[in-house]
Amino acid sequence: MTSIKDVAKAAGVSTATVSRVLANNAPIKAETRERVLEAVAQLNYRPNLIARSLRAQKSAKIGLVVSDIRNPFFTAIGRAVEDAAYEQGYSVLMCNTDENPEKEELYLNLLHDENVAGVIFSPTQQFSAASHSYNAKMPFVIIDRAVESKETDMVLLDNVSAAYELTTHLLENGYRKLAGLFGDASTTGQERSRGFHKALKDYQLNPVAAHFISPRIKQGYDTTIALLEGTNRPDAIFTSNSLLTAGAFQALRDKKISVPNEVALVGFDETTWSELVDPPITVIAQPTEEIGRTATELLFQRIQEPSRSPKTVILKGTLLVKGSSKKK
Amino acid sequence: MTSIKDVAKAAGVSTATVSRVLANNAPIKAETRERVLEAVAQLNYRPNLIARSLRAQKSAKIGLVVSDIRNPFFTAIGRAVEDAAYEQGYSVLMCNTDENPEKEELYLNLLHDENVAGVIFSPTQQFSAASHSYNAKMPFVIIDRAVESKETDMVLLDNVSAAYELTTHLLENGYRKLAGLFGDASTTGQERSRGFHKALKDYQLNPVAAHFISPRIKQGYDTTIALLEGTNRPDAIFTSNSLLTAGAFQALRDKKISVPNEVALVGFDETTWSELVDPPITVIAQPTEEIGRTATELLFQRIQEPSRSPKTVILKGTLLVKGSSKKK
DNA sequence: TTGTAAGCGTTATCAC
DNA sequence: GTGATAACGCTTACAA
Repeated sequence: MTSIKDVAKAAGVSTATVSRVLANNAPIKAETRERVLEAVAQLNYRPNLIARSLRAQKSAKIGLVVSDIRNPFFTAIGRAVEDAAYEQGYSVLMCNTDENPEKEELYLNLLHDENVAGVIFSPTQQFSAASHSYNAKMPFVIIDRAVESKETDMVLLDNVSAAYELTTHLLENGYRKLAGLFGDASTTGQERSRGFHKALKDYQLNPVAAHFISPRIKQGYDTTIALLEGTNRPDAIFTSNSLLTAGAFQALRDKKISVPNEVALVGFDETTWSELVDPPITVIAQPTEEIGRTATELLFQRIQEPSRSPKTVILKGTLLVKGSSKKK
Repeated sequence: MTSIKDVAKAAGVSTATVSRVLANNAPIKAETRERVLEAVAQLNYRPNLIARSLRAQKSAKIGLVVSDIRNPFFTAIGRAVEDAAYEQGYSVLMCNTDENPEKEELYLNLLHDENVAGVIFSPTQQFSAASHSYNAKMPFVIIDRAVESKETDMVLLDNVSAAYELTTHLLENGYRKLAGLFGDASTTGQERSRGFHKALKDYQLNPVAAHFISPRIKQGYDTTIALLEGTNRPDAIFTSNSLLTAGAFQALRDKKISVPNEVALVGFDETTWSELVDPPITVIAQPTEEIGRTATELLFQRIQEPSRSPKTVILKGTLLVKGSSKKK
């Protein structure tokens, strides 16, 4: 391990001078600078970031804490965050909580202990509920899921109106017997359910069903099967995230239900497959790239100016109308 | 920031004693231990991992370097790696190279400078070609893409025989005019093309076409369109990764080609959508969980015993026969 | 313009 | 059993 000392020795200067040359933040005689740079090149010296972090009391890393990177929404967010971080010379620690508050706490502690510069964080329900004061420990930007505290930067989707728009689209296209499947692991599901109900109310209708379930393909499948086998079969199914959509789609296919003729299907998040299946699925596309990028930029802002007042950015989804919700 | 000094002061002992209590690696009087632990709890002390890393000359982090975490294969690998690392108390730095050798080098340097304990690494073609000696700098496990050097641990798929099996499956089902789309960014595409050609040779056939293209949905789409519009239309399309499969599928749909009646389609990697589309796609499923886990375990082995002789683990894919390659 | 030296928070060595 | 202290590699007052 070649250190700054070796360079100093080789260049015949002090470590301070080497440091200054590298940081380029102090007047240095041209000739000295040259000698130092030569030694650096010669020895193939690379600064030790750990030492630098210890000294500076913070590292050029940010944490990304989400339930599961395999959820296509978070995959896209993760990539966008990494891109934005990379541009600023930061790197990203990936943390999956599996909606498990203990894992979440463990990771937040770890990130704190690693002196990360900040965290981009989609909290579990339990975290959201408890009014944590993690803010004090390190900069945070919350994404996707609202928390009570107004002291935190957040980047959220306008879930209520997105769900309202999506539901209204179904109603306008003549569907009347709507069932909703909502994820029970986050505020997102609740908000989307609010928009769903609001739209139905405007039409003076009640939902055929509205279930809060674990946001997984299997639960989406099972619940949809039950709906289809029940006495009051819906003519349209609203799902609040892409895993539930996948499960519902699978159930409709297995039950040989024609979509949308017998039952329509709509959901959230544009995925590789939502376009590819037959019929393609009508969804609210979230601006994942923008969410990830905005969150990262907000985080850098806060790192720079820890006391600036918290900002909440609310982005709009885009309704992509496809075959799965064709006019009746 | 409460440090070990504060704890020492509060407990009326030296920092050394606090350290020993926490490490639990030296005899300590029960009463002292208690006092220390009390102070730790009182002050809510958490060891600074940066300082620990500096002192120990390595950190409990591993790097994950892949082309793009959004590729479903790497998404799954990433999650598996994170799980295995988490179990050992390690965390994962996510690095996307976009098949860009400069980004790759930048990241490898960064990881080195961060003193990571090791790297799980799917190299670009350029890296594989150059016989790098990164091994010296930090432990490596190569995944997915073979490199020349036999001095590195690797976890690979038996690509040639997987492709051979997949192609033979087409031939056995009566398809004769086969076209192959292979990713040009990695050894994987080359190996899979070898298996493809080998199987055809066994049947004394030549492929209708065999293209090495950028492994992206768009290129898969464009190339397939060209194939379908060409004079010698294939009756089956072989794709070497899931992005190409998606592109090809889209093209077949847009061209209103009936699958598999007019043209069959097969590929690699089980994805959410490969099951969901109509017809579902016949694929070689890679054991992503096992690849990620094995790679991580190999890495930990090497971290523990840097001199043990390199190991290459070759895993088998599983042919999942679905509707897209039904018997003619 | 440059050097000296303190200090970031740990842990390991040595002494008692 | 416990305490001083040096060292990990870096940056930054403070001096010169």
